[in-house]
Amino acid sequence: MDKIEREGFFNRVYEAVGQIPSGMVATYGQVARLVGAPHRARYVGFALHSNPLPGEIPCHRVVFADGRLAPGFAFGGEAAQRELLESEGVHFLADGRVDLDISRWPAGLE
DNA sequence: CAAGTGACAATAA
DNA sequence: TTTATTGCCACTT
Repeated sequence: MDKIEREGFFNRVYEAVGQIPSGMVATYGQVARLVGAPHRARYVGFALHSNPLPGEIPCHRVVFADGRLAPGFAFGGEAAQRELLESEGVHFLADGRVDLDISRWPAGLE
C-alpha cells in the first residue's frame, strides 16, 4: 500500500479495482473516492480504457453510479457484461442495472 | 507550451 | 420521470 503511488493516479485505480471481490461491483465515483479523488470519476474509467492491464483489472466489475454500464463497453456490449457479472454472482435489476444495494463492493464505506 | 479529450457524476430543465 | 448540459482533472497530441 505504499509502493502503489508511483506517479500515476492510475496505478491507484488499478489497485482499487483489483481489490474488488467477485460478485461485487464498484462505481467509478466510489473507486475515485477510494483512491483519493472525489471528483476524478471520469478519469477512473479513463484509466481502465487507457491501460486495461488485462487480468489485473476486472473492468466489468466497475459500473456507473446508477449501476449502469458504459453505453459501448469493450467486452462486446453491456449485455455481455451483464452475463459476466451474473456469472460472478452479481444481482441485476429488471432495468438491466446492477443491484448496487447488495453488489456494491465498498459495503459499509459511507 | 497550449488545447483537446475522456468507460463519469451531479444539477438543471 | 428522462434527457441535456456543465464541471472535474489528468493524459494525449
